[in-house]
Amino acid sequence: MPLDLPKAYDATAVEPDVYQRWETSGCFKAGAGARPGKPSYVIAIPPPNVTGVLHMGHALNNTLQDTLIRWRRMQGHDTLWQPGTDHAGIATESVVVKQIQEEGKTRDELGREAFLKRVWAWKEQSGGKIVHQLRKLGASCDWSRERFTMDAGLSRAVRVMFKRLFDAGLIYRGTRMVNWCPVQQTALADDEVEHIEKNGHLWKLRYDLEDGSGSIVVETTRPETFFGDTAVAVNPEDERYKHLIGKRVRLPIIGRLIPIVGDEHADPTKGSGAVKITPAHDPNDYEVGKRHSLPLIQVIGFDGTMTTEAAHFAGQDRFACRKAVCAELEASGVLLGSTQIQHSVGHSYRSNAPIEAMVTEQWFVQMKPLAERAITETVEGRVQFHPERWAKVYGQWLTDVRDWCISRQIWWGHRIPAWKCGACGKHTVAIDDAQTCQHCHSADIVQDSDVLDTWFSSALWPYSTLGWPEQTPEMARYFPTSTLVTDRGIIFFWVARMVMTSMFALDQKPFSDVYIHGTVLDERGDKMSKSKGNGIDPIVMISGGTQKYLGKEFTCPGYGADAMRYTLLDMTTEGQDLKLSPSKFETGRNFANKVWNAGRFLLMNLSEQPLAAPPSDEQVRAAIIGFPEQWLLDRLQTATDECTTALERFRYNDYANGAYRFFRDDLCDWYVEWAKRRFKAGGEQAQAAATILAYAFERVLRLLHPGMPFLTEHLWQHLQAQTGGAMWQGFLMLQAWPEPVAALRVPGTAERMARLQAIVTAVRNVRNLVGLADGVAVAAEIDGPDELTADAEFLTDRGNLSTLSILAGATKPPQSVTTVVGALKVHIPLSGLVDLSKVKVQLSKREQTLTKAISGKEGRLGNADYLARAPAEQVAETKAMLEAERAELANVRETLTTL
RNA sequence: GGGCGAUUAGCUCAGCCGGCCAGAGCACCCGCCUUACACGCGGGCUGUCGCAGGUUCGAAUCCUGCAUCGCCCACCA
Repeated sequence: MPLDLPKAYDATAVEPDVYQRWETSGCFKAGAGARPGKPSYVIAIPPPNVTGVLHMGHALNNTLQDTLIRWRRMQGHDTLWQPGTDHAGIATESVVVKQIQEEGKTRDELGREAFLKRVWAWKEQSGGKIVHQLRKLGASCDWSRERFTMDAGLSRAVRVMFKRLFDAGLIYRGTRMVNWCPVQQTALADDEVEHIEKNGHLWKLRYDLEDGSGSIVVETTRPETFFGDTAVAVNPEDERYKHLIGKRVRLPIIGRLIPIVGDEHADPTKGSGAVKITPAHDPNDYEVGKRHSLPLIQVIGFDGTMTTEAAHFAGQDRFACRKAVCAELEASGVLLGSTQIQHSVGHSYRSNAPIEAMVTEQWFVQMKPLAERAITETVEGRVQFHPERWAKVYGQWLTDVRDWCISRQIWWGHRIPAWKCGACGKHTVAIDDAQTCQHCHSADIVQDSDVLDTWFSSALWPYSTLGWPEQTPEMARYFPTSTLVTDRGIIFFWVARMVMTSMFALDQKPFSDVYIHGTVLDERGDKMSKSKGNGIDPIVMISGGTQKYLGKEFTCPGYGADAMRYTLLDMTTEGQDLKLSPSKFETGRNFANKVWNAGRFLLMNLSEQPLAAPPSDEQVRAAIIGFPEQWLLDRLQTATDECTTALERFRYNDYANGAYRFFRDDLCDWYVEWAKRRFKAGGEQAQAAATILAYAFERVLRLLHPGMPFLTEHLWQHLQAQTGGAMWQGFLMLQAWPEPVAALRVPGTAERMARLQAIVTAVRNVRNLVGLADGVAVAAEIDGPDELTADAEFLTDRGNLSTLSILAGATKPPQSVTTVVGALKVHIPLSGLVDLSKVKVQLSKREQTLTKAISGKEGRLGNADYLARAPAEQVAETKAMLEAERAELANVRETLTTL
């Protein structure tokens, strides 16, 4: 072997170096490789948690983005893939809180300033990790423009947006019932609450009437809240209870008297029909309370323990209290028993703790006006979802959306730019820190201690990263962005809110297309997650290593990013979930190795058959010295079209597959095998084969590049070194995406090839039919026109299939089977090769199936409806097939008589 | 309670704006270390296209109903 290249592709030895050269050469910079006249193409990365680590979901998400960006960059668009990270308020804060707790301290002991210092330190320490992992993936982001949601610029954008919304009357402060997480002690937005079906009890409690005339039974899932009951509601139409309205009952243990009120909320068909009303701890009850002016009594504190309202249970955890209260109420005969039920309980999507409904004062965004415009953009097609069905989900959510609670009682995040005046009590909202109250000019003002929901800053991401609110050149050039690639899990959190804020503040959509990809699942079909231990570490798959997966350890030698990317692309079909296992990535690894070796084969031959320069379209056309060459180049045009169309439609698997089919089946299996003959023949033939191969291989490297960037770049550099010349310069990643070359198309080529392949199939069928052992060659003869001779040569040496002799007007040799391919007859002499008596049996079977097939077709053609309604083409096809089968049957019969 | 998705070869999935005898990869079987690749080559086996109806000359593909699994939404005391 003239070239000292390893037989097996070692991605781990190649990828880091290739990436380094791209990055230092400025290949990732916005606009790199852009050609005049092409519009911009922009993707804003879904910013990962700054302190997070790359998981398979990120790998998928970013592979899809990188594939699009690389493809568009090659097409000559002015591309920008805007990278960055998110401060992830609650998630990051709780990690640091845990760290501090392990040191035996609390957040509050540390104080706000010192705590924030700690978080920043943690961010600095771990913040680079995920960004470096993205590099391992091959992500071609413009790292020079990396942003963080708490950068100065982005923080200013947050303040500007807050002020604009406030000034427009769309941000307000209000006392409302919100979702409260007792673990993190903060309010949460509605969509930050996950409802989980839990087994629970429905307890029956007996409340005695004040006048001793009896009692009323209420049912509840939360008996511990009875301390906060301020009424019992019954339906005003309910005959059972109508007469009790206005009377009072006495609460157990504490003896407080509460009224029985009539309210529509009480459903006579549910439970006992009477319901306890706890306005401070239930959203429904809160509404009932408002209607009847009932007092709010908070019995569960913000930390999840009972307040002093709960008598001697004060200080107990809410769940411990439930048990204790039940025990005590049962002993005193108030608790009349319980039934098992299933009900959904809200949990914090961050801390997983059961949330409490709490009445607090918070900041809200009024959503209706914002939502309406966001819906319009989608309905009118300016923002398009792929797959389309997500537009419905998105629209539905926006239609029913409730106001967004944006204040969080944590420290890590954008502090709310509102100052409360100690003198007049009003708020001053300002972009730059306020010094005096704008209402009464008092200097006695204090900034709100809360921070904003993380999603508030994420909502500005596509434009805050480009410099908004300044009118920067980047804003002019790269906004609106083009495609957003994300997970269905954050359509509400993120996608919808980006559209809303963008329409509000810029009067423009933030992106044109939203591609929603599937969720990464393990091999059993469960969502991958740290806690379940079923995640596959992308870095282990890329660089190698050992990890635990589904309770077992597995070791990966390091398949490389290309291998992983290819597998992910191959599995990405129209937003379907991806069921992965470590072995799945062998698909990509094997294909990468195939590409590598085909490259080696070409380089080896080029060293013996050097090309003066990379072949141009014209030169490769001149090198078409036979049908195989004509076919390969024609096929290349089709493959080019297929890849382009697939990417335009976000059909990643079609793209991966289209490139794969051409590469493996057509280029390697057919043409490379054929080229070996050309190289052996030497001279002009060898030169032509080298030209064709070098050209086709180079084109397909371009087609593969968006999916497998490292390997293709590496091979391209080798190819370039070997062929030099003016055409192949610089980096593959900045070369032009192939366009179909009309001059290399020859109409009818595919059909001609299909006919040849049909001969192969026909011969194989006969071989199987007669039970010919593998490895036994037959010399089939084709009875057809002269011009087939050259074509059929192409079939020769396709493995140990057969040797084909092409004889125009050949007569049937004795003891041979004849098979019919279109207008051709293929004679396969079997004399001495097989037991002819067995062949007879097989042929009789074949005779039967043919007879059956023929009668079926005759039936169809005898059907007047079919002839009248089916397209003429279809009918003609059926007729042709019928004729072919008849001819074959005749041959089979003839053969039978000769055997 | 509502919505969405899935159900095709042993496994993972394509195909589904109706008609090219239902496809790929993996697994399996047979034959090959053929001088690019055994992470390979050549060949082969495997499917009542979830069930029941309907529309149509013709349905995996359209319609209706059902079943199973999964996801999302929803203030089910």
